[in-house]
Amino acid sequence: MSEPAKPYHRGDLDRTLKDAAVGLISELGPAGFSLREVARRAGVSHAAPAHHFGDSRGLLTAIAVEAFETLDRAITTAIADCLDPRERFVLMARVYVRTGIDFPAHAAIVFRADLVDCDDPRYQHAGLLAYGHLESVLAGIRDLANPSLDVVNATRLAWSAMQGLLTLYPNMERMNNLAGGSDLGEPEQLAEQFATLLLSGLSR
Amino acid sequence: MSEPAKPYHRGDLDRTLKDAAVGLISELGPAGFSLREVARRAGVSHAAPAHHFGDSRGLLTAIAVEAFETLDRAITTAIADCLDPRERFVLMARVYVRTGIDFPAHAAIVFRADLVDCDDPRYQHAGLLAYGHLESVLAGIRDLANPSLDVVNATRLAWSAMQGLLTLYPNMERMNNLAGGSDLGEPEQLAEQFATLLLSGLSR
DNA sequence: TGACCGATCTTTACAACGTCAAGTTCAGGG
DNA sequence: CCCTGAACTTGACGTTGTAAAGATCGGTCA
Repeated sequence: MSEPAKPYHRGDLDRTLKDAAVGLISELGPAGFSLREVARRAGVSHAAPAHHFGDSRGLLTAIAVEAFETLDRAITTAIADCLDPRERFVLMARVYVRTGIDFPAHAAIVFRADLVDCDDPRYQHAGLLAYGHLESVLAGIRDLANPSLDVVNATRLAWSAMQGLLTLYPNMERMNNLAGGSDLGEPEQLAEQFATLLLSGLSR
Repeated sequence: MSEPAKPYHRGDLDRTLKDAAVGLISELGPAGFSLREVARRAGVSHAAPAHHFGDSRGLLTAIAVEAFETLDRAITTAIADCLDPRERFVLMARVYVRTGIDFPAHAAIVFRADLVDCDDPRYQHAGLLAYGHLESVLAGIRDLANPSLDVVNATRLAWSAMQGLLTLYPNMERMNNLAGGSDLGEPEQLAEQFATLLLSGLSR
């Protein structure tokens, strides 16, 4: 008569839930995210996620940590075959925005303090991983080409420029279509131009 | 017996609702926003907002438009007494982040395509207002100091850097406290240093 | 004056949401 | 074989966004 009892989810539900959440946010944005829909996509009951992540903030925090780790790995492999600090800088700019484009859900939530627990030590540790790459590259640029460079602030500037590009790119595209300007180019090309401009400066 | 019939809301409910929404988002972030709570704070029924803005997206879009207009006014007054393009550039950097800090709700939603209708013509028009200031300043810098400057991309870079600073500042503070570095300084000071670095370049 | 009208606001209703509490099913060790 | 803790489900409660229908307002025309 009744349906056969559905077996429990087997395997790495933790992983399955994170993937489902990332997929959902990629499609609908953070505002379209819901724990119940995540559970539905993972094929489990609506309360299952709570046993793995506590609440929705727990799940999103776990994803934010993976966002940093993904970026860290992407940077590491990207600069592996390159030694010149300035070339590395350009490479890192490219891979930062490429990663943001490839993982829109990651980019949409990593810096959202209202969704993610930014005081979680795993979050902070993973964040420092990615940040460290950028800082050491800028230290290299200082040693090579500009002894008076303020490495810390230069790092913050470069980071801000790339993050800003990620959030503003859609608007830049819209404005460009509206004004009928020449093609905007891929985000990566823009990132490369940004990096070059950063290196050489706006005036003089 | 029964309560006296509560009179209808009089006056500019449109304004009241926007203010309530801005207050709510300022306190709780976009994720803490709810139409019903907005109505509650405005002292009207939970369905009243629909008659002014359609749905929640309509309300947030209206606020995003005001965000651009506020920024436009802030920039206009800030650079009124200054003619040198490079000084203007630094001034605009300061006022951009100051406005973002003063109106956190505005900054939190303006570029959120999942919350706001970025194709609304009023949104696009208001956005161009603010963008125009930056571009003309950079054209001034080109004419004054660097004939080969790519004004359009330089504008995009400066804009990205300031927007990135706004979204990353809380994280920078956290990292700085963690690493025990020297004080980070106010966002405006950071914006000024960014602007100076942008003008002079990172290497050479 | 008085009746009517469109705009403004309220009330009611419904499905979906997050989270808590209690129940059920599972794998593994005694 | 049973027992136990972990994994998962079920059920319930209060809250949300939005649609539909009812109430009330200021103004207008007879």
